[in-house]
Amino acid sequence: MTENPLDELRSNSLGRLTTRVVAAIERELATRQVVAVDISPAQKAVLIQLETTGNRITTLAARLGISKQATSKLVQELETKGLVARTPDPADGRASQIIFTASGLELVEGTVGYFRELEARLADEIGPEDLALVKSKLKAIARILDPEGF
Amino acid sequence: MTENPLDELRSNSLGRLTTRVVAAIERELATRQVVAVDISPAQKAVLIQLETTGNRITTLAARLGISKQATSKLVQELETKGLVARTPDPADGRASQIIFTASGLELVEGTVGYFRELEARLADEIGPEDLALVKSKLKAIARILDPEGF
DNA sequence: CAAATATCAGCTCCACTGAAATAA
DNA sequence: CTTATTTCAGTGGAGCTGATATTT
Repeated sequence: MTENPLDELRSNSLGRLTTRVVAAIERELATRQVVAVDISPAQKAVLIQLETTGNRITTLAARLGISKQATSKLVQELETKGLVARTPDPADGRASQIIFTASGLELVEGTVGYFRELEARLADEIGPEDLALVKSKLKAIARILDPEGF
Repeated sequence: MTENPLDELRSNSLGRLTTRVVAAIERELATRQVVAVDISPAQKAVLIQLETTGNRITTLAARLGISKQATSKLVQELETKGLVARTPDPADGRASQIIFTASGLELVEGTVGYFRELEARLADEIGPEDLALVKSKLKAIARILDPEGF
């Protein structure tokens, strides 16, 4: 396919390899359609950052690196789709906690189910030890490059 | 940070770990600004797919999964920025080959340079053997999940 | 002429920002 | 007075389709 030495370097870089894996996983996940609603990339990013214990808009906005207004809008859209809900924050009358609804949780569980299945498949192909090793080293790398990440 | 068992599963999945690494790398790369032009995400995707030996619009469109018209427009924008050029395809008078200009190549080389630097840094932290192992296993995973990828 | 490729024009979403209102 | 959130209005980018060259 590629013979050029520069292309060789490019295509074997950690950056490119991880990007390809991420893209492939997203592609597969898109076909699974765990829940019968479609979700924009930006909405998905919110769902990824949202912990099952709930978060505030401000926290989500900081994690997403976008404005609170944009976050608020995305949350509103997800609320319309029935995936998340707002509840008043008991600790702060001005704030609200964003939490998953039952169907939102179902979506998360479906995604986790897919991840489990995917990893079982990969374990079959490259061996469970190697997969475990890759994951543990990737976690170390993620901690180094993205210490704030969840 | 996270105590919930479901969140624990989510945050330790291969999908999430690779996504965090990709996002972190993109963030770092964005700050480097190898060349004094700004490039949209869509334009960047074209540059990533473009091989230094040149490709046709049709090939790029297929790889990107978008229409030929959209691809043509992106190439045109990159041409305006002086990063790529069109040359007639010797094999087919109707077609044209998209190639990197000198400054486009410089950009690619700068990116590869950053990748090299990044991997040196990671090798320092987790050890060169582990890094090499992660890369080789990621490559195997990428081949399994994205056999067409370059 | 037909087929392949490339471009142009117009359009629709999406994702975001800034300013301002509301509320605690 | 500050902080959290929401609403409103507007922008720019990315991609699509349909029509129109152009080349073989």
